[in-house]
Amino acid sequence: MAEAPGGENLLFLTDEQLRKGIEAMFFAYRGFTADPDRILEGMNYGRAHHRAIHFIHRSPGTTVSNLLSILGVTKQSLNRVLRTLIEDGLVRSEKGKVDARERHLHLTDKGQMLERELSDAQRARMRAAYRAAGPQAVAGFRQVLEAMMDPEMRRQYNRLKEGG
Amino acid sequence: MAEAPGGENLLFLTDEQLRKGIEAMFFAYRGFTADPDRILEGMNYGRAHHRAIHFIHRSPGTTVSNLLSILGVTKQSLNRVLRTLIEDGLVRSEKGKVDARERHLHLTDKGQMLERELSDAQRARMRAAYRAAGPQAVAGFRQVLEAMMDPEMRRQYNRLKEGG
DNA sequence: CTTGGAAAGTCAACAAGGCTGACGTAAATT
DNA sequence: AATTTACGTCAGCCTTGTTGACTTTCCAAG
Repeated sequence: MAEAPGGENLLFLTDEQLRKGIEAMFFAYRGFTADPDRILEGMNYGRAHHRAIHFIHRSPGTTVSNLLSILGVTKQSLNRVLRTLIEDGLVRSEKGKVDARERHLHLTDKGQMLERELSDAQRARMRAAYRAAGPQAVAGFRQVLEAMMDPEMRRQYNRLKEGG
Repeated sequence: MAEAPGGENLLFLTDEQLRKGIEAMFFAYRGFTADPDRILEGMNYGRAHHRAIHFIHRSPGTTVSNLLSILGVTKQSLNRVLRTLIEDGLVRSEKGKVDARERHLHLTDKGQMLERELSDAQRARMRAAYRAAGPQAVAGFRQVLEAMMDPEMRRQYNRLKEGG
């Protein structure tokens, strides 16, 4: 067993271990999105709609520009998704009272129902994985994921974590 | 503190905890793909090319149908990617000697170079995250990801893990 | 030896969801 | 009054996924 200069065992940092982690991310992300994808296919929505719905549910009354910075897409791309959600009566958009340029976004009852269906499915998988791995593994899982984020994304993530 | 019937503390399974995990996956996956994406943008390739290159590197001589089952896309979709990689001299495709219907895929030297560049970038981020979180967290990370995969994908993942 | 079917490849058409660029409008700020 | 900000929209492009139909090659079973 190779020991690092400081006496710390760094076997978990070999290229082989890192590659396994990379492939685990790839395969796991597929599972992560599989259930919502299945629900959305057939209705006219996709993963982009799911993301918008998720974060509007998460931060009711959020503005378009706020959503833009969380999702990291262009306004044209988000707008296409948002427009269909508003037209279909899943999302309500209302002018800001303090700043009337802003649009504040909320889920309608219908939107809440779809959100519930999607997040129930996604949480069920997550719950099964968490239960199988145990609390200590879950803590490690979250630590590694957080360390993997871009600083700007970590900021967004932590704002959501606290704010909610 | 709520205790489960069995006396086990299940606080880590609350909806709130699960939601945090879901968002962590979302933001972390962005970081996970960010560096290779940056390298590929401007050359005529995308994430799909990266995936093909990764798994060909991983299992040299693999067949097209094998790659199909790992990547989980249609042959038409994979073929488009593979064709450009072959045309550009990054991948070599050769008829099978035992079964001449099969095409065995290898990276050329040029392909190896790009693979190296991409995986160096991706490993660097993974290494930083692993180092920041520590070996115990990494073990938990892998456990949860593995539990999150679809059974079929877990099979693929484990085949790669052992076979390599 | 013939034939059925698997493996691989190709063409065409389409959709989702990214992107850029340009433009318009209303409201806030300077 | 001029500029900036927030948002919406039109047009067009790219990547990467999809289905369907079709061909070629070739193994293997009858």
